[in-house]
Amino acid sequence: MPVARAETSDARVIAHVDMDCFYVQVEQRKQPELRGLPTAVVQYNEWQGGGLIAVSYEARKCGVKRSMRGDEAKAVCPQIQLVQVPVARGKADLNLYRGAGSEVVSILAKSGKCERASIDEVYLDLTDAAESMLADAPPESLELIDEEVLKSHILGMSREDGDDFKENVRDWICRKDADRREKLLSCGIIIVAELRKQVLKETEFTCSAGIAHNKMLAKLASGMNKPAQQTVVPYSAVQELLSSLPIKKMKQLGGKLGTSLQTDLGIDTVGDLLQYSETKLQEHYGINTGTWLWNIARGISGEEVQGRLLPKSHGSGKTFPGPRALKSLSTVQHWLNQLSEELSERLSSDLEQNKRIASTLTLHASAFKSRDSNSHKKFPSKSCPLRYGVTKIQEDAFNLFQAAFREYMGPFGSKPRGNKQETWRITGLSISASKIVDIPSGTSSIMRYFQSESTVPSRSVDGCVQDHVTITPSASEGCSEQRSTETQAAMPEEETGVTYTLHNFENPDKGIDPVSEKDVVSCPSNEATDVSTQSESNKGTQTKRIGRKMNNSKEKNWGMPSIVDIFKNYNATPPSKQETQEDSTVSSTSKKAKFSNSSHNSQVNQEVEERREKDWGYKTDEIDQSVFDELPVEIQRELRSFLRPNKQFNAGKSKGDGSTSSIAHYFPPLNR
DNA sequence: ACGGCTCAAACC
DNA sequence: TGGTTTGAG
Repeated sequence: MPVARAETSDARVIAHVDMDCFYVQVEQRKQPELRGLPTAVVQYNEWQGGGLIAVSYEARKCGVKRSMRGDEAKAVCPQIQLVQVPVARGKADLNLYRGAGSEVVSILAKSGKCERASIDEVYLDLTDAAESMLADAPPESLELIDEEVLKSHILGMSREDGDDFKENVRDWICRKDADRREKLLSCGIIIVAELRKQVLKETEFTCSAGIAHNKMLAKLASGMNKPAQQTVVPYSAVQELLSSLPIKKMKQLGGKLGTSLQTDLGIDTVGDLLQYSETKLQEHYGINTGTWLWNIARGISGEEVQGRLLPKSHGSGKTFPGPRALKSLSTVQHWLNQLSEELSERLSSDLEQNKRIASTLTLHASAFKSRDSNSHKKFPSKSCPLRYGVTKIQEDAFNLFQAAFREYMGPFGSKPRGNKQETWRITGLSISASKIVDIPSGTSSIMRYFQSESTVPSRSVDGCVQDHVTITPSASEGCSEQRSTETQAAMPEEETGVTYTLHNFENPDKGIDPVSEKDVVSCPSNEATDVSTQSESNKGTQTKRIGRKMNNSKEKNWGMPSIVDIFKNYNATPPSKQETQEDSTVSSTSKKAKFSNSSHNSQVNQEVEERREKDWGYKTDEIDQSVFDELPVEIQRELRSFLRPNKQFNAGKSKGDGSTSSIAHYFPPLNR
């Protein structure tokens, strides 16, 4: 049976490293007097002492559990120390923990292929390191085995206490008659123990780890003995480990699929799953999932450790549960501004520290309408090219929101029927930046360019939006500045003056037809943001733009991301579509608008239109001269230097690097 | 529609 | 594709 052979032939050494109650450890490092005490990290405080997101092992002994409220924890464990998650801009700020996670990753990454699985989890492929050790200094040749190694748990090994236990571990690790795979695992045990000691020494954090032949088993093992311990899964122990394991404990089966296996097929343990043939599972769950299920039941998982140390996206979001749900546009805009500030800050860090640029901005929101019948419709997500700069992100985010909002409300949303205003609520907002690409090396001035884009506040239309909104009655009143960490109350949700009804979203000029409606949806900056918070100059050009019909439904692009598009083409496939050229061309004019800080909106917009049509159908081999002309000279030089040599060899799809999918952005035309 | 906030990936 | 869904910590 070919697949079974795949399993026994999987001689990789994979480790899963899991930080112990990570947030608590981070806080305890910052506040050493908390060490050893029952401690929990709590998020927000307004309601019943906030929610616990990390609990120390001392506190767990007292019966404190995750997903308890702070008050509850105090009740069962009065001595518990509650530490609040840092708050910035009225929302949880996880940067402290992200930074701490990066510390750990940078240590672990030195020993082999490393994948940052979450803020506090890492997978390592230690196969090479283990093979080297086996060749150079096999365990059996070692006279001294580190204490940390001897504390390892080896599944399937007899459980004896005290020093006997450690002797057994030593014997197992140094066994001469072990097969090659077990010897490799032994090397893995030694390496991981060393790594964990190093992490402790350099970060003061303890962690637990699992060592096995694949990710699935390693992950399973890392959770079996916590905290500060490691567990190894020899092949010989796989069957026994899995046979009695509840199906829902498996990595991808904690949700609906796992439930379906239980209720539809009566499968409760992984052992039960063994009874089903591959084809039977495929009949129920499709070809891919079926095969996958059949495999994992046997401990087979070919999933590779991705060599990725950095996140593929950055997000910032906040929920507004129950009575806190947002009910006015101005509060929505206020929170989007906060989220945008945070996101922009993190993008700047990413740029500075990792030399990466994100190119897509996405908005998600959740909402409900109570009065209407179809109140269950989902609030759609929207995305657009990401332009660097806080105010740009704020503006784009709000425009995305409005585009989605209008879609959510439907075409009748604008005119409240029967004089009854529709009651909608926003219960969650989040924005994220994705499609992050590396800046090619040797382009430091390009980086500076983006940095300045994000730090220099653009003083044209952008500022107006924000200024105006903070003046809005509801936003300015009661906004008692950072009175405490209780920023939850910082933003009043009650409408004081203006109440926005749906007609705020309707463009007076525009007869809503399906075509232009669609254009609008994909073209947030051109959206008729005819709200009271919108600047006059914007309003004029935007309404004008709206009326314009595109001769091509795959229209795209505004503004800034042209450089990013070049990078993407550089990193990925050659630009065979004219869209790429289109992007570059259009954005060049937008840059001109930026450089001349007296950019008049409608004028620029018109110019863009002309240029766009003129350049329609450019061949993409050449970058439009105007792109360069608009850029600072040193950037022009660097652009040329890294574009030229690349031209010939970017056809091959480098599949190994997940970030190299060919990306053709289809963006709306720009608005300024 | 009280667990809040992030992330990745499969899917269509 | 982008947008949705799922699942994870």
